Amino acid sequence: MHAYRTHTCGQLRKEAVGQRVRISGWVNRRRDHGGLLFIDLRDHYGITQCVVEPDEAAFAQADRCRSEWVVTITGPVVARTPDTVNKENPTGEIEIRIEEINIESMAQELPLPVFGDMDYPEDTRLKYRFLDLRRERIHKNITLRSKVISSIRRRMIEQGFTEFQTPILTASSPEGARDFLVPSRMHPGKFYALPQAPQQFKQLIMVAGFDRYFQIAPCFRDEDARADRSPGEFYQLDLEMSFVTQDDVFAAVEPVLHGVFEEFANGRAVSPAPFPRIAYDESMLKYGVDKPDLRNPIVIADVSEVFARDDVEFKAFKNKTVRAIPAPGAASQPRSFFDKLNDWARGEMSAPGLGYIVFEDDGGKLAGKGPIAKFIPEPALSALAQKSGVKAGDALFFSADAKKDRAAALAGQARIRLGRELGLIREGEFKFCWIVDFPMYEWNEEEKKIDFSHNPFSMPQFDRAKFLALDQADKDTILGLKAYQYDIVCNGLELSSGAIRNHDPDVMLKAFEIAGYAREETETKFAGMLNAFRFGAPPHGGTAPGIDRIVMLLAGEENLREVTMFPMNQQAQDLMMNAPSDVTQKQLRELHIRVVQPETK
RNA sequence: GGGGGCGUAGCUCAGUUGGUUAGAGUGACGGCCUGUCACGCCGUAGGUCGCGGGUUCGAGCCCCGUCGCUCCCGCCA
Repeated sequence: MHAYRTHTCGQLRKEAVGQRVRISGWVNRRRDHGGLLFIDLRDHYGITQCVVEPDEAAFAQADRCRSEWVVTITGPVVARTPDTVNKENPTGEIEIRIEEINIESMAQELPLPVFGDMDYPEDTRLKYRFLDLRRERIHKNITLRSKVISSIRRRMIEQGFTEFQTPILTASSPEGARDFLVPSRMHPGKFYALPQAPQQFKQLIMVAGFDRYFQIAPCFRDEDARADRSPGEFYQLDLEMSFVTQDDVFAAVEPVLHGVFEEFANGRAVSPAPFPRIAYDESMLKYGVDKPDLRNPIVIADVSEVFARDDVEFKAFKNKTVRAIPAPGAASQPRSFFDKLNDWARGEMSAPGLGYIVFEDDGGKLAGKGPIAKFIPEPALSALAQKSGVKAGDALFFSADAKKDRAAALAGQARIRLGRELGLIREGEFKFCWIVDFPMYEWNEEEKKIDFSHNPFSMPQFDRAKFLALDQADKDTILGLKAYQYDIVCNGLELSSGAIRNHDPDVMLKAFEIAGYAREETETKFAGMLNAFRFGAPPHGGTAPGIDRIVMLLAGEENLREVTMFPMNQQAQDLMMNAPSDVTQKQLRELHIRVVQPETK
């Protein structure tokens, strides 16, 4: 018989009754009935109940066992009587009579119980991650993650993609996120950077003539964390294709994402492919964000011109962009509901407020109620109702600002809030869409200059000759430029960002010049890529869905830590391994590094 | 860098208007119990109320500061 096990803890069924078996695992739970002792033994595969009575040889040893001790149990499989079968457990029709029990390892009193599914403090969970990972829910999530990655890999390979690895130690690049730097020992004062994404490498792979590349790629960005953004490192399904249009990329990615979501949806509905495409400008108008949650039925409308009418006397909204956010059925909400939203807008969103009108039925006609209703005569009220699609029983909130972007943003946040508070979000659905036609550039108000809006490597949607001829005087044209740049969004989460790339060195130099990079500077900083583009670069494009976010959605979790095996905390510390940590003077000397601590107050 | 929330037993939490000796559940330990599967019953131990200062006759509670965790804003091509 094997030293540790003949079966796993999730394996034995009625058919095994009569066999003498051996299983090993952790003591999940111990139930001492005095005359009879139960031990539920747990491993990766399941839980098996084991039982021993006081007059049996193994009793004394079994009686010593405590939660999370690791033991090996040997004995015959016996059938349980019908009234003692546990239908909740796949092994619940049998149990093992303990003939021998061997203690492999003991456990101290636990800082965090494995059994049960209560919430525990984040720092305790992270410090004792190995215990946390034994718990059913997160153990399942991590296993799901592995299955999702296998499925993605299989689907990509089936579609003719080839997996390549790219360097982890590379060069720091301007633009984008803050880099993690790695000092060079052999080149004093110089640094490697960890890749924010294999962006340039995958484009070089295309130039090298490999087509349809993919990689489950680690990405490193030294930026602050969010619930849906891991500190430091995360994984992307990075992919790139040659000789493709935007439509070709969509056609390649949709079946993979749709397929993997269907596979693990467990009854939840998944948007059929092709996913709807929403232009960036349309998304900012209708949803107030560039990552709309389409499970939320609320659609924002622009009503600026209604408030501009001469018969509307509400001065606060004159000469402003005004967006209307319908709140279906909100007319029956108490006054506090409206006050709370207004407080939120004034506080958290630092807006002047969130006006509203409640629509009621007045003998077959719509009547407006609420603080600002008296400023709006009937014809204007009808125009509002018509533009926003509200009816009697609904409320209409208003977001107004002299700056269009701010009005849109507040409206977007209000839409999300209203959707949640009114219970309008349809759970159990995965609603995908593409956001397309992102602006190429945006105005940087602080530095009074033009910045790249998203990916500097995107191809502008503009005639090549005209693009090369652009200059400072064409600011409006430049800020109106769209790029072949697209995001995949699911349930309000940005799952991926991609683009048809700019493979033309002249257009690239011009694109960077517009964003304030002198030609020599671009030549130096992107030498590898520019140089490559001068030796025959194929038109190419791709995208990079976030693996962690995909798994988070499929696992139904709200935080990436629930689907990451060994995550860092929000301050980018690994509480289990104690990273980051001090290093020795010797190490620093070898790296030609001297530490200058920040001044303390 | 900024804002919100939280911090009381190993763990999850309660703790009234500032008032005597800070409680419960769970876990640990001991005892009882032959069919449980969140077993049940009895008992014991377990506390720098995050830390420091202040107000007060008196602070877990109020004030100031500080630290930790978390969520959000900034940031994230």
